[in-house]
Amino acid sequence: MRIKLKDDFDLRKIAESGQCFRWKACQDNTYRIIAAHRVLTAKQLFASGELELDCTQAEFQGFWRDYLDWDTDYKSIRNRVSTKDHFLSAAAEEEQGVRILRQEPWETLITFIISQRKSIPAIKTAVETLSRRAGDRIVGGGEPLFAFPTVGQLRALPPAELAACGLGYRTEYIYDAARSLPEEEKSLYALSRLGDEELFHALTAFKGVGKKVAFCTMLFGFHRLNAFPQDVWVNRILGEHYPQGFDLGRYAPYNGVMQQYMFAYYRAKADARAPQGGR
DNA sequence: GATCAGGTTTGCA
DNA sequence: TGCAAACCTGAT
Repeated sequence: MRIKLKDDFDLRKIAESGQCFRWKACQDNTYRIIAAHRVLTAKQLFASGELELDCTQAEFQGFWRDYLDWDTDYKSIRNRVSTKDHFLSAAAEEEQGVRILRQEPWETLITFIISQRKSIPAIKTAVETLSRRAGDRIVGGGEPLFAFPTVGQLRALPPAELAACGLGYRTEYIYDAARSLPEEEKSLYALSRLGDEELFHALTAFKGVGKKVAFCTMLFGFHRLNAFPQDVWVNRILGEHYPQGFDLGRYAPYNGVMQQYMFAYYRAKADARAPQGGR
């Protein structure tokens, strides 16, 4: 199917914004996306301002519309940026099209636990390995693809298997997270009812989850658009451009979106300077 | 083959 | 409260 884009939407910028690790770049502005037990191939048609998706209307309405956060108006969020803030204005302008996906909370939590002290390629490899070893095979032709494992699947995974996924010291964190949830729990949806502050505390209660991973999980897995993860990159930005501190009161409740613009913009510039290493 | 990577915990002042 | 050191292992 094809669908007309109505506001900010750029597949490449989303793919490179560091929030998702199961998007694979293909040729011609096309990405293969794995989410839940589904696969989607999406192509951006810049000439017509459309998106081409290899799913039906019903699948789009029933799943991908929500996943892609189709109904949030990012243009109006972007327009909140103060023109006096030169860095953020430039970032929002340049990174127009970034969106915050509505990813599965459990997958997001575990993925960001894995992310600590790993490069993005290494994170992707680890997530693929874990999915292959513990997740369901996604039905369909072509190469075998695997869904991210559920709570139960990770709990049931023999410790040796988990240890063989190349997760290093994070193995124990993941093991603990799966064991700490009630037997019948399939995900973390029960936490959705919590307010931001309570959710933050619930997440940091998991071993191996500190401030940064908790905020990433809130932003990308629970769609709390005000969560403002501070990693080394954001800290560099704040040091360079906001020596007096970034005013979190100003853009509430959309601090997380602003963070994404800043992050993507700064990273893109850093990559342009040092294409190989990343720094 | 050394160095580093989108962090957290632990131990010690 | 604040600051280092240690932690596994893939990627470069």
